[in-house]
Amino acid sequence: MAATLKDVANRAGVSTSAVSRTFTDGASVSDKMRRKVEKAAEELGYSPNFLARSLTTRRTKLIGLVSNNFHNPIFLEVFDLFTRGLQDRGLRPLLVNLSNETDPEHSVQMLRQYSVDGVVVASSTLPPAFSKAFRDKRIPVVNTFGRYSSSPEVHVVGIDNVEAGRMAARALMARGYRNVGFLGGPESATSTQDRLKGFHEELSRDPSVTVSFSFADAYSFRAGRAEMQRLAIGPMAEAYFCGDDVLSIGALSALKDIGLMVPQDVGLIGFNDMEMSSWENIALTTVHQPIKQIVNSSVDLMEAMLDEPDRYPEARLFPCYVVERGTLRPLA
Amino acid sequence: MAATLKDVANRAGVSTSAVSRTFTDGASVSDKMRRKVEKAAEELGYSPNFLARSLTTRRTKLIGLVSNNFHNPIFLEVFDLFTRGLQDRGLRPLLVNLSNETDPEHSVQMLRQYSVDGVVVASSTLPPAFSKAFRDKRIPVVNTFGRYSSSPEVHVVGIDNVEAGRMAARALMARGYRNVGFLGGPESATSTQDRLKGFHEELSRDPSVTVSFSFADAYSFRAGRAEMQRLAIGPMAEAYFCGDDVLSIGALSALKDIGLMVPQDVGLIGFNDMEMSSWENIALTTVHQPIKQIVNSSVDLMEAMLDEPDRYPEARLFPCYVVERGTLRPLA
DNA sequence: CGCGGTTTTGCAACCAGTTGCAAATTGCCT
DNA sequence: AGGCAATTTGCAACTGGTTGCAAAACCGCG
Repeated sequence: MAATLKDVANRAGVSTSAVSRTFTDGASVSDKMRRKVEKAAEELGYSPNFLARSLTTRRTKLIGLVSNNFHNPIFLEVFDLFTRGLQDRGLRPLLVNLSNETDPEHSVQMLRQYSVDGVVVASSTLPPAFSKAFRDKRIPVVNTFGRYSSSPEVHVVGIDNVEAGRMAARALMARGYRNVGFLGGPESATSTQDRLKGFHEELSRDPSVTVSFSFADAYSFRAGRAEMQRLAIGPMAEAYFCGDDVLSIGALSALKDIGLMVPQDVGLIGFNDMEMSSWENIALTTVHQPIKQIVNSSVDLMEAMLDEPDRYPEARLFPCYVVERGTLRPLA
Repeated sequence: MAATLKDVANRAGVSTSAVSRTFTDGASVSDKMRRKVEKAAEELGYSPNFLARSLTTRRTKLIGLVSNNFHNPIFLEVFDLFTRGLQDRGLRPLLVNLSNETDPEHSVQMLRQYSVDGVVVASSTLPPAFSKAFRDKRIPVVNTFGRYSSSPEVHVVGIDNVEAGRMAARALMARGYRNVGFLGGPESATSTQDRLKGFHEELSRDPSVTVSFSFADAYSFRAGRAEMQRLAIGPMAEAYFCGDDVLSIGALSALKDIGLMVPQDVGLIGFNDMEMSSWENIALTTVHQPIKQIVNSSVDLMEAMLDEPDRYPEARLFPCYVVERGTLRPLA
């Protein structure tokens, strides 16, 4: 249907190589030839077939964008940033939704069949085995929001969740809270484990502080609300560090229903600083995660890996910071 | 690097056609041959290259998923449903973010270079020219959330926005509101225009009702809040029909700040029924748009078009309904 | 065992491009 | 105009598959 290289060559009365060369930058073509070919191509509405080209160049410019997180609003921003970042560099995101997949092999095989140039695994909950499975097949991979480890086998871009946990702990202590709670996401998520670790470590340094722990089933409003309702039955802490902002908002709504005032009766600090947290009717004090920097850096790294597939793996970590809004009592 | 058809053929001591046939279903291969080939393929970890295959079969199973809406939370659900629906049918979404593109030609060309089998345009704000541009190049296209027209040139799946506007009008009148306002999204969006049309039409039938109109700059919290703050300066309506739920939540927060009670002082009805609207601390009365049905139907339609590219264009419209929560006074 | 019909197999051309190499053309200088 | 080097061009082989067609293998039957 669409015009091919051969059609253009015929119409211009030149060889196919000549046409191919005018569409490959850096190739040697005379101005006269280029004009002739471009004219013919224009007339036929020709543009080269990327997939056929990829057969010989071994570059598809396709990047697998795999995630299992299609429910947390921050991921809409993540997808926005990824797609734009990739597009700006001439790369094309092939989106893979892993919502109920547990075995990496299936996606690895599929993405190999499409000869993707690289893969971005964007998730804080997928086990490291996923990223490794791609690396094992020698597909460049960056694990965005993945767990930082001192001997990373794959590139990781994100934050230091342990440090972020410490930061939340310091924020609570600085405001004079002495009896605090951790209301985490699913216990199996590495991000939860790490934040808990840092939070706990930092608090342990002050013997006058007591801590309690609980976990919601998911990073969701419903789970946060349910868990806070459950907590409200027993004795409560003075302030809670929640697994993420959506969870916090759920907890917030439970507290409101119970009739407890925030921050007067109970304090709350969230995580992520998603857009919604800044809405005036929510005004959540939270730990800001620099999504934009993380995603852009991931894209940069991916691009670099395309030229240098055996690049030594690195971890790129970005600092978080507390953004003060209305759910924690003011600094002493 | 990876094993090819030829490698497998050599190892199994058979022709390449034999190998190709064992990986094409419906092809004629003896059991003995199949076993031999499968063994060799297994040993080499071979799986066929989809892109090379597509050259002759003219099927890539790639579907362009193009949208310009990466800010409204309902689109996260939309992407989730689309990616799963497509994956379940063995199709692969190539995501295109059109956020600041105005010219369809660029995306058309790009998607043609990747030989996509079809394109889904998922947007209520992109002009119809976008979908048409694909159809003109004979690429199967379905416009999800597009504008319904009595003589559609491309397949449209979504709702009847005019009727939805009428529905909102009836909901307000049934609750005894006589002085109502329309707080729409950007005036250029076809969805806004259509809802306004229906809303206005229905209200005009009752001469005792007065209406006022205003438009926010975007479908966003900030825009909704700003517009409601502006409205609050002058005389206000008894109830407002907002362009969408995010806008409504912005308006809600403005009203709260001003000290007006909802629904006692002012009523509000939103649009979409996104998940957040059901959260107890928001509890927005809104018009439910059946996203799931719309997306699934779009995927079905896309699949059908792959076998029948010249299918006669149709519009698939799904009914909306009002979901009663806490931002409108109860029915009389 | 030979016959005819059916199934299975391999050959070779093709899909839409790229690229190494040698031949052809061009440009420059004398 | 002739010689030489640099640039441009085309040939042909290649990328990883599929497929029409004819030849080969297989099957049941007399």
